[in-house]
Amino acid sequence: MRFLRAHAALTRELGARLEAEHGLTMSDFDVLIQLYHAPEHAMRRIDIARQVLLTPSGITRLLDGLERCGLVGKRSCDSDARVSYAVLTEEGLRKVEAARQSHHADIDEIFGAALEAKEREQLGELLARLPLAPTAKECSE
Amino acid sequence: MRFLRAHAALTRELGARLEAEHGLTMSDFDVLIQLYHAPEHAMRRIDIARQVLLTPSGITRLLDGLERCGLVGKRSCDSDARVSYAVLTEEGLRKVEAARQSHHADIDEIFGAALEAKEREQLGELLARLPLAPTAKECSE
DNA sequence: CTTGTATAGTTGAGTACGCAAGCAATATAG
DNA sequence: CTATATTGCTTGCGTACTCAACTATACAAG
Repeated sequence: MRFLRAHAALTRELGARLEAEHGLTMSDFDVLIQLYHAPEHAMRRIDIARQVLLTPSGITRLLDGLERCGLVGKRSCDSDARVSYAVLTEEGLRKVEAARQSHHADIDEIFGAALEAKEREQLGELLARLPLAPTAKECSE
Repeated sequence: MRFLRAHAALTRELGARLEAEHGLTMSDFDVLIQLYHAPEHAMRRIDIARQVLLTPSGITRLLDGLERCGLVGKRSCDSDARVSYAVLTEEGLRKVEAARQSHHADIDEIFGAALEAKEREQLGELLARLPLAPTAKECSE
């Protein structure tokens, strides 16, 4: 219960700030961050989907939007004509870096006010142990 | 990050089970539980909204559905003609009790497998301290 | 009483997804 | 080499929301 409430309130607050300051939804930002950390800032669409826990169809539509904004581009794959990569554009890169700054500040503001550093770490550790993240790649955002 | 991932996976899993076993979404269940714990199993619609972190319009539509299923009914207020109460029906009461059982079992299965009792308590305590729950009424679900 | 302001609730339009179905391209088997 | 799965991706449709605008009631001040 607390989990659900905390999540709903937290995503609402952080999402609203991201939206206001950068015109991005949390999902948009999430995808951009994945690309930011990927080699050459490129990823297969399906890998993005798995990473951010959306379905492939969700990713298609989400990337449509980011492409229209000029933040990401497409690149096809030589060895497998089925796959297409999403790549961060120059503009997308700048956008990510700006949004990352302010998003981190927002998070610090909320979590920092409530929890000591040690407690934040504890929280992270407990959440990581839930048997739910299929590809729980490390990510320090 | 871990928080977002854990939430997405958790709600997906629990939501799917609730849907399969009882035909309820998480939000439906959430509302029913609030009513279940309320005096006379009745609440003002706006109080439900605040409690489950949905907007009033979301509550209107959600309750529409539950009313069509015969799980809740309406009751008007004598002292204030603006408010209307949502009340659990007999059938709704039975439904809640059944769903509660199996939902708790699902939660125990997931959390119990991952965390010791003491850790679960710790997690709950940390989440409760986030400054995000406007009306963080006690609720032990 | 009247006039403003706040509150409870609904409704219309729009959005962000998921699911199921489909299309290509690839991999595997016979 | 054909036939059958499997994989990556997209599309149509449905759903669960939100936001902004609206109605109706309540309350407070002049």
